[in-house]
Amino acid sequence: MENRVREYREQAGWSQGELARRLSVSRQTVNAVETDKYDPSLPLALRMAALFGLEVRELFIDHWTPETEG
Amino acid sequence: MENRVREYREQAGWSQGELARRLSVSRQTVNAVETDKYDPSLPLALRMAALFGLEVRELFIDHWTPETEG
DNA sequence: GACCCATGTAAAGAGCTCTTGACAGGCACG
DNA sequence: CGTGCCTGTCAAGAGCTCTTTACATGGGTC
Repeated sequence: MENRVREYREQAGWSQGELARRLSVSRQTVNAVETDKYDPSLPLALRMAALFGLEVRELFIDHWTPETEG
Repeated sequence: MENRVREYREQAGWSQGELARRLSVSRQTVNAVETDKYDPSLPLALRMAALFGLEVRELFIDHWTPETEG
């Protein structure tokens, strides 16, 4: 799952630690999301999007297509 | 975390099983989300919102305020 | 009653999300 | 060199997400 967290964090001029503080999560969590170790939980993704003034789908891009059959 | 999945699913006229099929998850997963057993993962939340033509924040409402103190 | 569909729930298990604590390398500064 | 900040990573552990299988209930229909 593609994400633009680093891009918007740097635009805001924040370090990973500073962003983590604003989201009330650990620095490792921010780092893991930025380095694609795993996707954030839904509540964390919502907070991130809110913090950057974005829609969740603008910050996290899911490449998925429904089963065309059914 | 508040969510309006049931509301929009019924508006669409789908059963839990039908929605699950369209999302490629199990019926139990849809049921668990609707009955607040747990929040869906971020990719699943994005697919749900896309399927209903909504923003994620319209389907899942997070009541959270940043630590006002820093 | 027998059948089908929709919903709710449970239990076991695999894999994911997040935590704390720790260690490393890079860059800037005095 | 020593200090401080930023980033990347690892490991152990707690708790969450989702799966499959299964069972129970209620509604509608024949």
